[in-house]
Amino acid sequence: MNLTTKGKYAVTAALDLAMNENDASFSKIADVAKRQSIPPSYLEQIFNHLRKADILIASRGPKGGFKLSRSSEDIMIGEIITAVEKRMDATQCSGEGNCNAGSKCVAHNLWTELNENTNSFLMKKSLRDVLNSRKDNPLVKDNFLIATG
Amino acid sequence: MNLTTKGKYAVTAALDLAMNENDASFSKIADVAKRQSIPPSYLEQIFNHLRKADILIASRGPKGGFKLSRSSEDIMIGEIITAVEKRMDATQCSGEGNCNAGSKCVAHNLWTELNENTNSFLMKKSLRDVLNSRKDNPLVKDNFLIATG
DNA sequence: ATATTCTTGACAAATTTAGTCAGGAATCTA
DNA sequence: TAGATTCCTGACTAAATTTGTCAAGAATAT
Repeated sequence: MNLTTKGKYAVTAALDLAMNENDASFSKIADVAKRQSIPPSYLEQIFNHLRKADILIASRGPKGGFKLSRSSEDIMIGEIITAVEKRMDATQCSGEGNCNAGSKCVAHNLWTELNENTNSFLMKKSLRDVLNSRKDNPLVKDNFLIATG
Repeated sequence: MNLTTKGKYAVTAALDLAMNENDASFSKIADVAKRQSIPPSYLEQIFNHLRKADILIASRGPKGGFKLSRSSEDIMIGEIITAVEKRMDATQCSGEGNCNAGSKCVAHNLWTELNENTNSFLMKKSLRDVLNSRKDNPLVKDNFLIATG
């Protein structure tokens, strides 16, 4: 199981788009990258994965860019992560079943359950949910953190 | 978040010890390694981590080896994994809180929750639990898989 | 036409993983 | 006490993965 910065960038950038979803226009890679501190050419790669997974819609040329393909309520964090992460599943063995000399390893079912637990968590959580939980936080206003101290 | 083969080896090897916990003697690295298809010199490293985390007890010399420090009911999978994995926490940012130009990134709370979800799962599950779930499985008898087909 | 923006694939540096190995320390048995 | 056995420790290395960069091309708006 491996959640890398690539997966985190993907979610962060998708949240950035979700914050502007009312606005019908497209957001440029360069702008999203700058706002979220993501290397622009890396984000290019990432957004392409998300487009191919039908999570984003792209448009080229001036006034082009990206936007969510659906409402932020209907895009699950799990979708985004599986679209960009190669090795998110906990196992390598969970699927196959010949992880110890041709038969299942002792821990086989454990990794399967761990996988299910994680997927279930990530597939129930939408972009909207994440934004809402930020708004519920008294330290967040207009999507910016209020400095404490 | 990263669960590697090292963490999986650790759990598998601990389960191997748990299967012999009635037997008061120590199990040698070489034997555990052979039974579970783990490179012996790698397992050496891993068992040392587990010993330092008070999960295993070691004894040197002939008749030496390793055994669980507690009953398999009282050793949680989460303990084992955190003892050997450096980057199991989902975040790098979850703790700090300055993940985007000095303030929290948009997804900050999400990674914290994911972390809690995973830890909660792994800390509730004991070695014994895992072995029991194997016994419940009709395809498992005497800790070996019954071939199907 | 031209500037803008995405598209694609190849490439490379840095980091991490997955081990190996050698020399040493403790312990058991004869 | 000698010798065999087993763990202990740290240094080292090869392979894989991650984290990007880059350049040439395709589509689109003005």
